[in-house]
Amino acid sequence: MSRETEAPAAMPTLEDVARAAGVSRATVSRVINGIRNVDPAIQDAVRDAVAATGYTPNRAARALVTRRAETIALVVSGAGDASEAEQNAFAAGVFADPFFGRVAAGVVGYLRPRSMHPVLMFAETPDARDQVVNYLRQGSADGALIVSTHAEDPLPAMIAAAGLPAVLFARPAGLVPISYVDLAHQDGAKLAAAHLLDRGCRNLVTIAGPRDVAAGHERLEGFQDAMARRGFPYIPVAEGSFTLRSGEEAMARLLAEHPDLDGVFAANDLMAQGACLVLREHGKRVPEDVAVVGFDDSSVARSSRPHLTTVRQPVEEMAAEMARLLQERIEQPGLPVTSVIFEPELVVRESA
Amino acid sequence: MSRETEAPAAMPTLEDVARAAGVSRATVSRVINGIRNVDPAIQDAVRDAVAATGYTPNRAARALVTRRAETIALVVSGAGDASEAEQNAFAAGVFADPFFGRVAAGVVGYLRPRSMHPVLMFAETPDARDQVVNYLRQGSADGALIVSTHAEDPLPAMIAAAGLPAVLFARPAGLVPISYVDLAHQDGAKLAAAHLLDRGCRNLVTIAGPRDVAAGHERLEGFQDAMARRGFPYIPVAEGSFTLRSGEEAMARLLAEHPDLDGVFAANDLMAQGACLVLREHGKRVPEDVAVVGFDDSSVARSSRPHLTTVRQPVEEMAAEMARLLQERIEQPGLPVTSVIFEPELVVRESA
DNA sequence: TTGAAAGCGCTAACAT
DNA sequence: ATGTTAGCGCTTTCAA
Repeated sequence: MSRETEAPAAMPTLEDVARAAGVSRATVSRVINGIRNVDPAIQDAVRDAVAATGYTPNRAARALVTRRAETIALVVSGAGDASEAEQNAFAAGVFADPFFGRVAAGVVGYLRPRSMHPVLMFAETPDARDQVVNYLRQGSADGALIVSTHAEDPLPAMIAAAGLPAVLFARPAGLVPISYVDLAHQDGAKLAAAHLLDRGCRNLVTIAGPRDVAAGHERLEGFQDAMARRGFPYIPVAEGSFTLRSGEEAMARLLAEHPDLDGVFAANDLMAQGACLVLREHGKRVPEDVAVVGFDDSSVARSSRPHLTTVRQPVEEMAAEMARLLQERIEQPGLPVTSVIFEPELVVRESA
Repeated sequence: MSRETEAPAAMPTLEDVARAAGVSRATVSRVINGIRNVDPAIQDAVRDAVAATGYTPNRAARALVTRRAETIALVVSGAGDASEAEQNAFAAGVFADPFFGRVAAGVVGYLRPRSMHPVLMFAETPDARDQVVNYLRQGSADGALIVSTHAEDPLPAMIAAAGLPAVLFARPAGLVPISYVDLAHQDGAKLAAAHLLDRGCRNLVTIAGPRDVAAGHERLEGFQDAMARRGFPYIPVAEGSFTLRSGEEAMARLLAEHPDLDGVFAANDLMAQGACLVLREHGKRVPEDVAVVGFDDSSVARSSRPHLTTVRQPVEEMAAEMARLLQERIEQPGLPVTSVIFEPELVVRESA
């Protein structure tokens, strides 16, 4: 009738290890947390005891006293006020773009060696946003890595106002005092312009991203500016929404109005892929008749035919840097808001 | 010189609420946890006090005493022994298939209304697998939702051996006593076969998934079986790996050997899309010259041209069901291992 | 119906 | 260098 036998797996505690090693809880704690000033012989004894008992620290107990959850939130945030069904579509749609998978990979790549793992949250509605803020406020996570899909996203401002540690992917709209990593989008667009011009294109058009997304806006501006400097003051532009479909539609419009075009700069790879598809349908060869340059160097750049010449955005490294900055700010709350801008790189493949 | 003023945001505790409401901690706790036998007037007083103080329960403290983390792990698991760089590629690659995004969306869709959020973990190496087991053992998460990419994945067996609550997406290889949700893949393949045959195709071929993945295997078997029953004992098959590229290559091979083929069943949409691309390159019209049926009804089915006729796998619902089963098993540890099989559905669009 | 009190497992002063 | 002790914020008997 003993209760002990009923317990499925009573995890050993510090106390158990201490008893096994013949020392106090405090000493065991010191060894486990790597604090020096512990006799080497005792350290060994403790380590043996840990191994013998199969001890693993209880995260809740530790979090309670240290006031650190040792957890961070990875939140994908929209600007909407969606219904529940729409939220699911949002979540599924987010991953349809290879971009988010790269962010997740970069974040996990940084966190895992440190034995940390991100909590995945979607914040596409006011309720969901409140949930995120609360989650952080109550200390369930020590900070947030935020990827916004829209410029009007109110979450960054909410987080900043609450004084919670966070780092964004891409500069926030407005003057939100919050750290972020970003890419020098304009420089990337300039790389594309130079490449297209250098290979002899003279009738260029561009498929831009949504005007209200900073990345889309800046890539367009950078491209127009670079072209203007080389003597091309006007570039036909069609706006897409970073999806394959929108790239196809934009390309079709451009082709109808400018049948003699010989080069396309698309603001991301997915739209560039769409452009290639439509170009082929209209009997244009890529790159012989029309050269196409994408942006991002995402997985579709290599799965698309022909392989896309594109501007590389090192998303994984940028995401890892976000995690690093956040951790730094969690550990040293006094640290000022900062930003890290990455430089793009031209990757020449077959499409241009 | 008071310490209090230095604290950035001392969160209110139960004690604070109790004081504000003029009752004891225990009573506040009862109200918050919805336990009856509390005077309605006091309930109101407590609720007011909660609102006034802005109280939020501290998850670590609660977890410590209830022995529940109120957290579950969402783990994407491979079978490999990859280097760190390969792990990152694995993580990014996993998301390249729209499948995983749908799983995440389904899981979050179920969890979020319950104020829970999944911890994202990748387990592609022995170390990473140990990390997952440890994470669960130490109670950082109450259970795991596991999506394996390979049949030889040792993680399910490890989890089962440790007696930890878990639910898999897809039946595990071998005889691992662990719950799972799955699709009746064979039935889905039969739907595809019947549709292709009914529309008049007589020279069918199939692009199969990897032989060592149950889903790939079963879809092929189901297709072959259905064809045999209709008098077609031999169906040319080319094996792919569920990627767009592999679909293209398989289609090219099939086309070379069977130039007169008039119908293709691909084991997933990505490969079906690849098939369409290659077919078009070879001057075949889809569906006029060659009909193509995919599998999954993922986002590419609608982004691909022509829109894919496909067999729908309700991934989001299946993922939500995984979460439900897991929660049920966490709350009632005695529950037996179970399985839930979903029925596929034919979605007719343009490609067949 | 409510309150008092005993921990959950751990860290961090403080003592020694 | 090590041990003692006092909580962290919460839930949950046990009394009243």
